Amino acid sequence: MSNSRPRQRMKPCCMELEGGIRNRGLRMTLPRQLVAQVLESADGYLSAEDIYSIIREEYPAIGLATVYRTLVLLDEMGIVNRYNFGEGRARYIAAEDQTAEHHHQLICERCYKVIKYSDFSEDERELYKKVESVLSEKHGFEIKRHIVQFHGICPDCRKESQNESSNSDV
Amino acid sequence: MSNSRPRQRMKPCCMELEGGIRNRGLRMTLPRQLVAQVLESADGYLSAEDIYSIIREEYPAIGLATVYRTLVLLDEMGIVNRYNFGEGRARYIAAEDQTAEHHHQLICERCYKVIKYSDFSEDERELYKKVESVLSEKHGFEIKRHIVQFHGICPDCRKESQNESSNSDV
DNA sequence: CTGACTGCAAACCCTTTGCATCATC
DNA sequence: GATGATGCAAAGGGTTTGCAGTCAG
Repeated sequence: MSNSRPRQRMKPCCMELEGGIRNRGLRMTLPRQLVAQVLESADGYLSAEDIYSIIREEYPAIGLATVYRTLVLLDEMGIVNRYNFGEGRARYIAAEDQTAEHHHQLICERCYKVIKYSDFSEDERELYKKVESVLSEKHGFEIKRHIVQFHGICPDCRKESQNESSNSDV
Repeated sequence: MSNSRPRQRMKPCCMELEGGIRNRGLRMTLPRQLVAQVLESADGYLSAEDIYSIIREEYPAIGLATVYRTLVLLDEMGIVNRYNFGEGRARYIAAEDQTAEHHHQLICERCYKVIKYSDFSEDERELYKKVESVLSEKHGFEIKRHIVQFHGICPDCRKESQNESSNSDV
């Protein structure tokens, strides 16, 4: 009582992923390709469930547990980055964006909408680098990445709360 | 089958908390005092379970659910701040430290040790303020706070991984 | 006294794990 | 073929919620 869902074959692609996988003596499989692909072509932060839903449309045989397992793997390999915006669930994004075009976030406390931005000033860029090296030396940490988030209320949610109470003094 | 644990009476204290509670037409109770107190006298980031354990030593009648409920309340009131360091559980810290002596964090990816620091340079302080106002205007956000975290490996965990493999090239 | 608050236990939700089966190498 | 990877279902761990009893105002 197990093969209600036939497993599907891998299709050949995803050069980038393959290197990491093969290096570690692991196998290249369809689910791994799909998860990586979905994240690469996504423009925002996706939850495991999001990724699962997208994959499911075309490949209903893939299971959620595998998506989770794959995300752990891709995170360890540095191909994706995991974020936690306080929703009670993790969100993932392709790591390229993270290195080549590093970004920070603006997060709505109400609806958890996330806006990412990477148009830093030169001052900003330099400062983070400097702070990183100072901290690294001072505390003996090997710093791998940093997270900068601004939390607040997005325009939509601000409107909503205005509509609810005209005498706003909270 | 309910009163195995007698509830305890409130003791008078915590001026600061009381204001917020009373303002909202809520009631001042012992659990609320205790949670606030524990967080105020703590020097690090505590999980709900941590807080529960500490309270439990002296007041075994208080329940974990109440601690959670209180933390939601205190967070909403701005008395504590909730952080998520990726452990899969939230951690809390008294908000005073957050405003008066705002701090950022250095987090170990392995053991989740958290070092907080607040010895910012003047450059740093100014930059964050500037970025905040720029973003706020550009995206229409009402920014309430920011989170800056540097993730890496702490000295202890670095030692450990060296011991495991003498030929370290990871 | 009344309704807010609590403790308890059960429910929830996200994530991980065990196991038999399947497919990559 | 051998063994790593998968799908499913069940377990785990943190957090929330329903409910009846309790206490602050």
